[in-house]
Amino acid sequence: MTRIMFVGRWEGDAAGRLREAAMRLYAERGYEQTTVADIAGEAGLTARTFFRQFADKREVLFAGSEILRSRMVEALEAAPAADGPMRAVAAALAAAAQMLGGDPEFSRRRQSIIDTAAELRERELIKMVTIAEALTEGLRRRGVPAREASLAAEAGIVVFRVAWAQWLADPSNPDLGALMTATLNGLTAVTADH
Amino acid sequence: MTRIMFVGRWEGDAAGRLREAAMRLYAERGYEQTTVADIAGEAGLTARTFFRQFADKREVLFAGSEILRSRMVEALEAAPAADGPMRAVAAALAAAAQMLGGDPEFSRRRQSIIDTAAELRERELIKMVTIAEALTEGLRRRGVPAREASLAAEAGIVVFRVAWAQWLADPSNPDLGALMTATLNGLTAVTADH
DNA sequence: GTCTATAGGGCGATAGAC
DNA sequence: GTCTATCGCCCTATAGAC
Repeated sequence: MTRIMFVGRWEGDAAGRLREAAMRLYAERGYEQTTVADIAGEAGLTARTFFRQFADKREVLFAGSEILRSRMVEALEAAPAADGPMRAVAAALAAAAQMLGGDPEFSRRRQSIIDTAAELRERELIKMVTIAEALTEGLRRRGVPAREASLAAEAGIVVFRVAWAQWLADPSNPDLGALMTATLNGLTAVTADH
Repeated sequence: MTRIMFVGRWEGDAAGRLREAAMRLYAERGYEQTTVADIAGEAGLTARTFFRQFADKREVLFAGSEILRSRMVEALEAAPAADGPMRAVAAALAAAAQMLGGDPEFSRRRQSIIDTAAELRERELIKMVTIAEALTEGLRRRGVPAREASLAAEAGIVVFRVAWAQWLADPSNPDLGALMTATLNGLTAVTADH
């Protein structure tokens, strides 16, 4: 059992402190008006340390995305073998909803920052595509043909994005999971008619 | 009928020359190893001129995207009023296929550059999302409810992306338009079963 | 066209945990 | 002693300001 206690020179959890400082400053004065040195200074660290923790200035807002991806892939893999690709993807979406649906206030705060800067939106999108690629591979391991796997995974991401936006926009939407299910049904309906 | 003749001081078409130089250098030595000064020098211009033509180092590869977007929106708007959202999106996809399906060699060359750099993939994705947003607005103007419009537009982008990748990957795929239609049918099938 | 702030990487030195 | 995180100063390139 490993416990990280004092990583680094003085106080621990440099990454966490940097993340909090970044969120605060991005929200206060805007993403572009905030320098990495500002963030590091706020966290009692140097810019060099920031870049050791995060690949770049954007990445500090996307720390949890690998965890989200692996949870979704695990849920996809845990789906019954008899389930078709879209049903497996729906299981991955349910896992995502469970992981992300708990703290709408934090999510709204974070998303409002992302929406103000094109650079951040770009980063968010590539994270989504990375998840789609991981789901595609997961489906392929289940024996799903390539094109079908891509389409199911990408469709899942569409459902995620649309449901997520609606959940954040409307505080009266209580359950993210239910919203995702409804959105998937909506996608099915809209694609069926052409 | 407008014809661009001599833009700039000596030779015309600075943007075109910069684009060609960028494509060549990005392919030869890699995107990250190429500086804006390299590109400008290759085109007989200065870095300052590069940034007057293109917002940043990535944008030089995405010059035609506004045209693509407007062609797709026009096609969407030109679809019969009786057509449902997905059928209107299919018309937009057909317009895209017609615009992009002509020169697979150039497209392959360009895409192979984009695929080597995460920054470029990010930019490509936000261009796609921008198109999706424009299509969503177009559908809303046709009276389609918000969520249905988003889903149809985003579904269209999924079809575009998957068909595009397949068209580029397999030289035996002749017609991009036919591939998009088949891919849309594939999406309908895969979402129907859940 | 010139000037400048910031991003972001390379390197060696150092402080603390074990 | 090892290992890892931090610092500090070097540098170049991007991109915006003037």
